[in-house]
Amino acid sequence: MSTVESLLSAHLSAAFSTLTGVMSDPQVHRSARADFQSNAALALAPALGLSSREVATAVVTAADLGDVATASVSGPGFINLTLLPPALNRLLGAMAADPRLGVPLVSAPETVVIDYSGPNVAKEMHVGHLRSTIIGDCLLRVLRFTGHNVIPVSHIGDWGTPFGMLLERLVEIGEDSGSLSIGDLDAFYKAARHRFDTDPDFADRSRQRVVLLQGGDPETLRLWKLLTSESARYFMAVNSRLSVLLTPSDFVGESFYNDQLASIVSELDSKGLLRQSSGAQCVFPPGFTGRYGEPFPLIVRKSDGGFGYAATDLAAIRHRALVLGGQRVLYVLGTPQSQHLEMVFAVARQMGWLDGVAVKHVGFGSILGEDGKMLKSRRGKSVKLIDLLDEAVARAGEVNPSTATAVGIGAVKYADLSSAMVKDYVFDLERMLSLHGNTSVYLQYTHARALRVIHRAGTSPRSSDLAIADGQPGIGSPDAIAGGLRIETPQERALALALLAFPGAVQAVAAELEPHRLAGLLRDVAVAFTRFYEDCPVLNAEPGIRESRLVLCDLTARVLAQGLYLLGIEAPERM
RNA sequence: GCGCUCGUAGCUCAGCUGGAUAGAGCAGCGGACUUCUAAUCCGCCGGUCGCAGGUUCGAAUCCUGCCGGGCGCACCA
Repeated sequence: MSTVESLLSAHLSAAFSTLTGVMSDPQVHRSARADFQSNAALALAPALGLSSREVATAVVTAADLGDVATASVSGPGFINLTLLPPALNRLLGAMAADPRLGVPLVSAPETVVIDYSGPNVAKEMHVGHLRSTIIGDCLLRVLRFTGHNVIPVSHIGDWGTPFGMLLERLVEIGEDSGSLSIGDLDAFYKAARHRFDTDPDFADRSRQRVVLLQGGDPETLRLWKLLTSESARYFMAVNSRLSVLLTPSDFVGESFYNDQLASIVSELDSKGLLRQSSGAQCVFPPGFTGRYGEPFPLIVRKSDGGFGYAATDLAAIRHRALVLGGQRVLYVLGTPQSQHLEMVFAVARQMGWLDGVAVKHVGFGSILGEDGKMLKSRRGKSVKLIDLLDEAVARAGEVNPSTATAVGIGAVKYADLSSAMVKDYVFDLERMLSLHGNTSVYLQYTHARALRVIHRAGTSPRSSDLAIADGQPGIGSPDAIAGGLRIETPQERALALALLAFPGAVQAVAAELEPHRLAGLLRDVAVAFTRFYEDCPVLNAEPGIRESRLVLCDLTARVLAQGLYLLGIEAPERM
């Protein structure tokens, strides 16, 4: 049992089942009126022919809660539960002694493939890649921490017709011109685009270059590799700035699937799913309709004979399920892509590739400017991701240069991860970098304060290097810690309860793939710690109380550091 | 037109998947540093949860229908 709720449920469920004759969930939740409350009596009362208060009263008298909690009936039939000191101390002691802070490893680890980030070769990463990269990285961290075998995949756009003009442009300016160096790729792409649009000869050569590329012409391939490797270096530079865990070996470009596309089409055909439509070879998964209610196609082969992106996506999902052995395959992509993905999923299911495989689109909304519209630069162009990050770091540096990167990058990431993914959000650096409100700065500041107290106490800091995936040696036996705890004031109790909710929050993110739940818990912990910090002196407290409060400081720092780590955010020791 | 999605305080957002009196931050007003980081904290002000029905002991949350915003709907990914 990893959460307090489940511990209380276990104690109550016996009483409920003897009363009703069936096993039922006691529905234990956090409560504003007590530590926890059980709501099941209200739901069960009608079937038993009793009033809900009678049911609740019967359960309370029958329940054997030992020294875990006290229970009382409240209102129309709620059962209020208050943890008793021995149980509270045991739970905290176990958490403090556990390098994993009470977060259990899953009993049945799964292979989980996560598709995220996915920038395009020879193009700047822009805000559109920000959310996918950040959310994907967070899910990677959380799923790995809970014990799953996670395979990250950045589906790089490294193939297709645009490469004709890009390569032709490369030939034109010469590969030693320096325009390929990191940071100049955007200018390079725009120049190629411009040449393509304005010079018919160049456009012709570009089209021929596509044919050469697809035909495997050695010189063309050499140039193509030059472009892709240079882009990979650039992506890594951005990933590094973002503290994202992706490595070059996680980049699996569209080109990787090239030699599988023909077999994809023939497989579809042999299953009878392929149909000609307007010269293109298509699959029409049931249930998808177009503008006029007509069947809507997934185009796997275009009328010009080229493969569409749907073919690549089908090859990718097959590879992930059948070759990589993904039991879960996640796609961290914007919600506008949902229909396309659903169609890919549907076809993959029809093909039998997904038996026993759970696929899910982890969709997210758009980033908006302060005008409430899709974030664009003043000139209407998409905003360069690196510019956004630089500005955040610069602003954070105005307050404190030594923590500029941790605070600036953290603020951008936290703003993204702390709100519900499905919704759009407004990119507002001022709000993100505020010390008030639900921001990473506040969490980092709280972490630094908690750590400061420990330092001042002369105890060795145990939190500073805890932000790791595999945990850290504990600080003592659970019983020894529990025996020394004296959780007495309301502030101490509130902080203790907030800390104990950490494992459940991590598990919730792993199950629901919603990082903002963890963010919300960290915020709760920080608020609770701040009130504790204001009202409960640590260093000057009497012996006994002092040690107990130091444990709370230590746990707070560790939970915040580990939680921020799982979100992909650094936790500086000082601010 | 069809589909997906969102609508909660003046603004930006939570609301733990159906629970008691809907919570934060910003903005506004008023307070608190001789004490572990005031980059902080406390108090006040502020809500017919878009509208209308339905489901039941109970709805911001679930179902239906409207209203309003966003996105998607054939060879770009």
